[in-house]
Amino acid sequence: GEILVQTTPKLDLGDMALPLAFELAKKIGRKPREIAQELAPKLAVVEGIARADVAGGGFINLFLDRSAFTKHLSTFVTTRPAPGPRDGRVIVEHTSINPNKAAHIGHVRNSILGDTFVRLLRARGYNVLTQNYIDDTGVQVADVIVGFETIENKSLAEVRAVEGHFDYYCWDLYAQVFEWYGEDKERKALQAKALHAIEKHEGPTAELGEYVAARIVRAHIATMARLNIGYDLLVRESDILRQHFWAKAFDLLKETKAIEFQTEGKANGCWVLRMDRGNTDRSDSESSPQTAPPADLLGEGASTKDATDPKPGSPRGGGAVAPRIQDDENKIIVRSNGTVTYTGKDIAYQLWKLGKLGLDFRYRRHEDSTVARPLWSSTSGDADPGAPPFGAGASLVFNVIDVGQSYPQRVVKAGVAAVAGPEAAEGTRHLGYEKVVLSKATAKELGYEVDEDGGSVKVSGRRGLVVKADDLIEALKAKASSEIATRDPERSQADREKAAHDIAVGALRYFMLRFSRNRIITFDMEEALAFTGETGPYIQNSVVRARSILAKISAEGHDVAALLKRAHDQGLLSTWLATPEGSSAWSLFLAMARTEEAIETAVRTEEPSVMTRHAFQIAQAFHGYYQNPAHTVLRAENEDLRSVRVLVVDLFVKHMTDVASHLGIPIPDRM
RNA sequence: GCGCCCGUAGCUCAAUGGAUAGAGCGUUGCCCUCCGAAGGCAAAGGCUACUGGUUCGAGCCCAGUCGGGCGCACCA
Repeated sequence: GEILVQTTPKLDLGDMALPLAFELAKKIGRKPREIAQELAPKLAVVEGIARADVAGGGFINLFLDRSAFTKHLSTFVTTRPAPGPRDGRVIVEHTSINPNKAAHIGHVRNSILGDTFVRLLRARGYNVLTQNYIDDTGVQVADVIVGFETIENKSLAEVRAVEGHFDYYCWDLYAQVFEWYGEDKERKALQAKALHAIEKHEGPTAELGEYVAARIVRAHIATMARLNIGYDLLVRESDILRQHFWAKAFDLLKETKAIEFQTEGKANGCWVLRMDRGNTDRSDSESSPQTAPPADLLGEGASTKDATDPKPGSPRGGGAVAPRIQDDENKIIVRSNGTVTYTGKDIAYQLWKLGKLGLDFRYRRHEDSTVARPLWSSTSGDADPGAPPFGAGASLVFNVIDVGQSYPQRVVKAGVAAVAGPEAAEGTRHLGYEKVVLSKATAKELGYEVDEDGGSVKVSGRRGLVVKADDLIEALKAKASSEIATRDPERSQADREKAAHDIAVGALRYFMLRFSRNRIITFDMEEALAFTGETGPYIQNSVVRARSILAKISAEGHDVAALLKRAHDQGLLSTWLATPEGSSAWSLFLAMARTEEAIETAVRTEEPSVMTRHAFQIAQAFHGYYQNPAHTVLRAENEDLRSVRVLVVDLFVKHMTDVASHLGIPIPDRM
């Protein structure tokens, strides 16, 4: 089988730890410590291992041969062996904000999470297609249309003439519509009417709806572009309707008997999907390693755990764990009036993503000056030539949606299982995440009334208790800008703006990623604006300072390239690593060497926060090393030392820049 | 009622079933005639909510209890 390798609690115990004696002890029936003592000497002769100690109750701790280790430096630091391109394709859908109002912090968490996961997948060699789903025919859009048409009495031309932050404008209007509905129950009928018109795709109301949705989508894309978030394809709900995806899915569901027509009971006259053990596992994928994608789908057999053994025959705990059998539950897919539910449409859409529907969209270029990469959109009009094969289907589909949607996601998975089999269902992944709530202090600051009992305040778009994404970015930029101003008053305005933007993005992305997905984030303005400690700016600053060291010695007349060459040619690093100074940098090298593993873990466990912690560790190790005045590059005692130190700094800059890019964190030129 | 998630330092969070439970913030001391102090060093701070169990070993697994949050619609 495979051998489990762990890290030691402290570096002076060793570079790696093997707990295998414990495993063997179970099988042979001898004391772990004895086994370890026998094995250790044998391991010590393996190439690349300098020493093998026995510690604790039976750990074998390995010390790496540091000079041998440096032979591989150039490969792991600069041209990290990116795993070759993989077969098949992965779809990640994120953002998917209702196109009726501005994006808020909850959406920002979604998009940053999704975008970072895409980056990590790509770093692992996956061919990833990023999608943003646009529900342009939902009630939320209808509500805003009611606002424009009835409350404000605006024509399409007048709405077009609305200037400025259109998504903010609709934000207020949307809230207003809700109050307006409340005043008179009859008014709610207008919502249904508008919705119907939008779905019909006819008349001025539909036209207005299309305009509003499109304009707000542009606003969302611009907001996300500020955070280095982009997409390959926008999929519009209206196109799903017009391409009759549902009709096709309905046939498939009936053919496979996945859904049944009810002739009695509560769901009389409806088509329902049976939710029982046969077509879904009950455990939610969020936190259950059991349902993680199999190794061949994700992370090439990286599960170091050699197998599953809950020890056959030995009763676990208070008794054998029986699979939970729930009463069968039925989920209505088609209502008694013949209309399809949202979940039904979602099944159709998911089947398309997996290439199992047998239908495809038409595609057009989505022209947008704020985005760098080519962006496409589904369309029911004329297709543009040159579209990538979006409809080819993916073997793995990650849907980034909040955990509140776990149940509907489970239903979709069940539908997929019934129509396309267990493999397709297994490839349907819900990348769930918890919500973002406001801390009491921040809620008060924003002028909300706060219940003194609770610790936080729920963020709800509908109730308006939120921070808008653009406002948040602006607040971060302003803070960063003033920080720069106090540190460096001479800086030009343009320079400051640029750096402030990068710092704001780094701070926000790091903040949203550092928590595990199933952790509710209590958003506190003070905390999010922090630039010290475990933050994005800490990471950025480490690189900026490292680069400024290189710039400085260059300015002092030293030739950096020549110094690097000298260090390489004379193999100075390996002898240096044995010196006390080298030892103090050893943790930095070890940390950098673990980057590939960190990315693999982040992908396999579907947990990007692994990567922020990893980045922090590297930065911390570098700070710890270079902070020591005795390690100065500029005033190095001799050229050999100087060239080694330059090499260390240079390796760190390259490596950390790479790591930061996987997190979407930009490194400013100066801070 | 059923299901899921959370409970770890004053606060915010980590910890593939492994060693003395770690970080950041905050607090208290130090360190810029030293390549950028958005930094570094150090100290104080813990019955991992509680009770049992499984295991050589439990913050983690199992059963239960108590708190907190969220889902369970012919809404989207």
